[in-house]
Amino acid sequence: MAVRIDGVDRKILAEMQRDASQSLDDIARAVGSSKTPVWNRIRKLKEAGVIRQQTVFLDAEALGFEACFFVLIRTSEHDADWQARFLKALQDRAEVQEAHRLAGDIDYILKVRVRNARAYDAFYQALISEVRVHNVTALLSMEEIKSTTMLPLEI
Amino acid sequence: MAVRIDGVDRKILAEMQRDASQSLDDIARAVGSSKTPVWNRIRKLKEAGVIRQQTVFLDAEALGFEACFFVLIRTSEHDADWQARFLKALQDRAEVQEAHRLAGDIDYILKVRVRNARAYDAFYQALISEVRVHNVTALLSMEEIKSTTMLPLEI
DNA sequence: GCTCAATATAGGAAATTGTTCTGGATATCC
DNA sequence: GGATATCCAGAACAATTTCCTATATTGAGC
Repeated sequence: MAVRIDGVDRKILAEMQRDASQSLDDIARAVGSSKTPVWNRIRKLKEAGVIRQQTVFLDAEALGFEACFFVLIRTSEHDADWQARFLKALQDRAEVQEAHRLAGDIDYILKVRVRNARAYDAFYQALISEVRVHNVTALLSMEEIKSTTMLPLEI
Repeated sequence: MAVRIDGVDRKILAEMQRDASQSLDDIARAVGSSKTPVWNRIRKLKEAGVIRQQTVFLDAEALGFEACFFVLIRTSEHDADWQARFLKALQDRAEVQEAHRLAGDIDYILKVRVRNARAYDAFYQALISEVRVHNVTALLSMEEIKSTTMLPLEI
């Protein structure tokens, strides 16, 4: 389960982050090895869950998702039942791309990707009717300056 | 450049979002087509930039990135020069996974992924020494409840 | 420092997959 | 309603993945 990750693994992961459509031979060349060890390492990294998903990163606007909100949530309810229902509500809604429980004044932050402001309002109304929250602030993104999931795996 | 995206394209994109390591045959079967048209559509979607990147989604904690901050930034400087320098500073820093320019009271929000609080402080000090900002609030994530880049391409 | 065991490696064979081509079907425009 | 363009299924070929085998490397115990 717990794998030891060395420099070669990090190089492989860096290459795959950069472009996961490369062939094994290309990755092997990039990391200075041959395809068999690279293939075995990738398999182990997948098994261990270090590689969680292989996916494509799409242009949200080209697909009609033109609005993005960051939602700051304060709640006065902190019992386990409320938390479980809130968690489930977030996980069930595909608009919610990120959800974090925070330390401090604000309890949760969400990133919500929707087609337009109307769709955000529908999401908001549905959410607050499902779970009670004390205070909600929505920050509307005007421009996505940067967006990546890449980790800086500098060797 | 501007492609028309139909239901089949959306099905293909949905499959690729779910698992980009599938073979063309698998995707073709899933969308009810054969691999030639699927291959041509994928090529066009890549050319048009709808598919921006094929990548792997890694377990940040397993790789030692144990801290995640959302940073709310207010500034009193809004001229083009300042903005260009700020933009460049964000794009140059690999810790910054997301950066959005906002409407309203708060001007920018960042998502910053670092190894620990000390690394965040180093980032913060470097940033404010490079560009002048009026007010910075950091929200520390305690728990990543949800994290995905998938768009809800319901057909 | 040597031996043995464990592990990692390169190279190659077989199976699978990606890419291109061809002919035929469907839709569109005049 | 016919010409034009577009799209699709299937086959052929090229490339890649997957697995196997033999060799090299590393580390622990003596």
